[in-house]
Amino acid sequence: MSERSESKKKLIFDCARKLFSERGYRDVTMSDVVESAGISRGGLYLYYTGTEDLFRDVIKEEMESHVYPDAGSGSPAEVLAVFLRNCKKRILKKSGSLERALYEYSFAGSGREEYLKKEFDEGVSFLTGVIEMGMETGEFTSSDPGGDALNIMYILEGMRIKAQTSGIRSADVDSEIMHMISRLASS
Amino acid sequence: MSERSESKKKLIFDCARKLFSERGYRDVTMSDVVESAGISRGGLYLYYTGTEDLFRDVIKEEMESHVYPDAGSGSPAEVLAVFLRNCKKRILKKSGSLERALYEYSFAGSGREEYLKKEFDEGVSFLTGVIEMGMETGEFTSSDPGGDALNIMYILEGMRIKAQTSGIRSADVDSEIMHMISRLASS
Amino acid sequence: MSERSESKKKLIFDCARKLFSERGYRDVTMSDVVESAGISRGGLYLYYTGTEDLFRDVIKEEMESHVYPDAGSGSPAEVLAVFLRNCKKRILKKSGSLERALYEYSFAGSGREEYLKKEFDEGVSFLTGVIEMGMETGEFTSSDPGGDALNIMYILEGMRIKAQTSGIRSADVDSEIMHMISRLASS
Amino acid sequence: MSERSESKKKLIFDCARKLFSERGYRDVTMSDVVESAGISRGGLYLYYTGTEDLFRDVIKEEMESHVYPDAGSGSPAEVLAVFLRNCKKRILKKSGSLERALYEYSFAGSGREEYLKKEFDEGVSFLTGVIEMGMETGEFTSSDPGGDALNIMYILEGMRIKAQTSGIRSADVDSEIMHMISRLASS
DNA sequence: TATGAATGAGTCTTCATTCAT
DNA sequence: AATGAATGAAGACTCATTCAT
Repeated sequence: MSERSESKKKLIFDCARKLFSERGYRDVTMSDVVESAGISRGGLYLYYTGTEDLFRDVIKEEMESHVYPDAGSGSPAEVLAVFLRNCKKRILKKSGSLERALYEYSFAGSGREEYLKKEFDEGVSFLTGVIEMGMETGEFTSSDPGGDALNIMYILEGMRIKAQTSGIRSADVDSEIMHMISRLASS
Repeated sequence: MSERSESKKKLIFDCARKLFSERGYRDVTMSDVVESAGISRGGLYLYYTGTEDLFRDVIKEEMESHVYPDAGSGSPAEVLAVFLRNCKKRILKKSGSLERALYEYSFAGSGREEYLKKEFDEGVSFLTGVIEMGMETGEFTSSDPGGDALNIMYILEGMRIKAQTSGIRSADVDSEIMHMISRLASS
Repeated sequence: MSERSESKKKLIFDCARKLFSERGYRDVTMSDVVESAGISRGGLYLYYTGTEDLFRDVIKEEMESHVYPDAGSGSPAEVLAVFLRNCKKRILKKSGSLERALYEYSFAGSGREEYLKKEFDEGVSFLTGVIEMGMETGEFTSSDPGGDALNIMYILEGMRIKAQTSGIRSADVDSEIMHMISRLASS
Repeated sequence: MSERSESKKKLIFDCARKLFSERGYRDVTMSDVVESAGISRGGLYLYYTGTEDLFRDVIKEEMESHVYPDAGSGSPAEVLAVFLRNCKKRILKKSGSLERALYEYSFAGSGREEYLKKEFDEGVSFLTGVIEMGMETGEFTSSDPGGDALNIMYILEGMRIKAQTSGIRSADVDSEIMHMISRLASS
C-alpha cells in the first residue's frame, strides 16, 4: 500500500496524541478518534488497525523526541545538568504529556512494557557513561558508577510516577537533583 | 446486615481481591466476580455498586494491613531496617499483590490517587520521625531529615513501579537499601 | 449455567428455524433473529453465541426428526416404500425446508459437511440392510446390495439438489422411485 | 473498449476465476480481486459492477467450455462413453473447479439457478438424443429414452454434489458409470 | 435477601461503492 | 481510463445495570 494521504495520517496522529494525553490509553476508543478527527469510521481503519496501533505510533515518535544531551557538548557536569533539567521538565509537564497513557499502556497487558524498560535502561547507560567521564576529568567521585546511575534513575522514576499520581512540586524535584549532583561532586 | 450477609460479603470480597491481584483493576468485570464467587448477578449488586466500589473496599483493607513498625520496638536503626525489609517484600511480591491494580486504579481517572498519595505521605512522615529519633540517639546523621525521608521514598517508589513494569532483581533492591542506610549512618 | 428460560430459547429457536428455512444459512444475521424474535441483542447472546451455534442447534433437531422406518414394521418392500415416500416428501417440501440452508452451511467452510455426509452414509447403510433383507425374503434381487444402495442414494441426492436449484416435478420423483423399485424386484 | 482495456479485463477475469475456484462465491470480495489483480479499486468497477457481475462473466465462459461430444464423432456408445468420461473428470476435479462457487451462487438468492438448470436440461437433451440414436443402431435398448436420460443425470448430479460436500472416490464414479452403460446395452 | 433473565448502549471491524483528481 | 482515499451502512460481540419474581 502506498502512502495514502500523509496529511490525513498526520491529522489522525495529532488527534490521537491529544486524546491519549488527555485521557490516557485505556479510555480512548476508535470512535473518539473518528469524532475528534472528523473523519469516517472506515477512513480511520485505512491508517490504523486499532488504538494500540495508534498508540505505538504516537509513543514511537515521542520516544524519538527524547534525545540525550551530546556527551561532547560540555563537561560531564554540564551534560548531567542538561539531562536532569530535561527530566525535570518531563516530570513537571502538565498538558500534552503522554506519561499517564504510557503507564496505562504498560499495565494493559504483558509484552507492553518495552517502552518504559527501554527508557530506563537507556537512562542507566547514559548516566553510567557520564559518571565515568566525570571521574576521568575529576569532576565526579564514585565508587560504583553503575550503582549510582541506577540510584539516580530510581529517584527520577519515583518522582515521575509521583507526579502522575499525587503530584509533585517543582522545588521538590530541584531538591532531589541538587542532592544527586552534590553526592557525585568530588569533595 | 445479618451474619449470613456478612459471610457472603466476605466471599465476594475475597474473590474480588484474588481477581484484582491476578488481572489488575481494569480487566476485572462484574461478570468475572459473579462467576468467581458463584453468586447471582443481582446478589453482587446488593453488596457492591460496581467494580470501583469493590476495589475501594479491597484496597482499604489492604492499606490497613500495611502497618509501620512500632517506634518503640527497637532502636531507630532497627526500626528503619524492619520498615525497609517490609518495603522490599512488597516490591518483590509476585502473587497476591495488588500493586498493579492500585496503579491502574490511580490512572483510571482523576480523584482516584488518594491511596497512593496517602501511602507516600505516611511513608515520608514515618521516615522523618525515625531519622529524627536516630539523630537523637546518635545513630543517624542528617542535615535535613524531611528531605532524606523524601529521597528514600522516591527511591522506593521508583523501584516499586520498575518492579511492576520491567521487573527488578532482589539484589538491586538490597543494594539501594544498603546505600540508604549507610548514608544515614553517622560516620 | 442453568436452564435459563426454556420458553425463550424455544422462541429464538423457532424464529431462527423460520429464518433459515426462508433465507438459507448465510443470509441470516444475529440482528435478523433479534428482530424476528422481538428480543434484545444481549438477550440473544445469552442463548446462542452466533448464527452457527443457532444453525447447529436447529439442524440437530432436524436430523433427529429424520427417522428411518422400523425394519420390522413390514416386509422389506414395504419398508423401502415408506423410506422412499419420506424422501420424496422432503425433496418436494417447499416451505419450512432447511435443505437450502444445509447446503449453504456445508459450503460455508471446511469441517461443516458432517451433516450431509452423515445423512448420506446412514442412507446407504439403511438401504443396504433393506435390500439384503429383501433378498432373504425373496422380494428383491441384487448382485451387489451395497452398490445398489449407493446408486439409489445418488439418484435421491441428485433429485434433492435439483429440487433446490432448478426445481423438480412430483411425477419425475415418482418415476425415479418406480424404476428403483422395479429394478430391485425379482423377475 | 480498446485493446489495452481488453487485456486488463482479461487480467481481472483470470484473477477472479482463480479466487472463485479457491474460495467459492460468497467468500470473494471486491477487495480480494483488487489485491489479487494488483489494480485499483476504481479500476475494477470500470469493468465490473460487483462480484456477481464478475461471477456471471466467469461462469459464462465456463459453461461455453463445456462442450458435448459431437454426435457424429463415433458410434452412440462411443459418444456416450466420451460424455461420461468428461463428467467423471469434472466430478473429481480438485483444483481450478468452479463447482462449489456455482452451487453457492445458485443458493445465494432466487433467480440465480439458471446455470445449473441449463446444464441439467442440456444434459438430458443430449443423453436422450444419444440413447435414441443408439436404439436406431441397435447398440442401446430403452423403453423410455427421456426417462433413462433423466435417471443418468440425477445420478451424475448426485455424485457431483456428493463430491463437493463429503467427497467421492474415483472407483465409485466408475462403478456408477458401468451400471449406466450396462443398463442401456442391448442384451 | 436473592435470583438470573433481560436490556441496550457502546465498541470493534469489514466491505461495497463513490468521487475528486 | 485510471486511481485510491473516503464514506457509511451493516454486522458481531460485550458489559454494566435493572427488575420481576
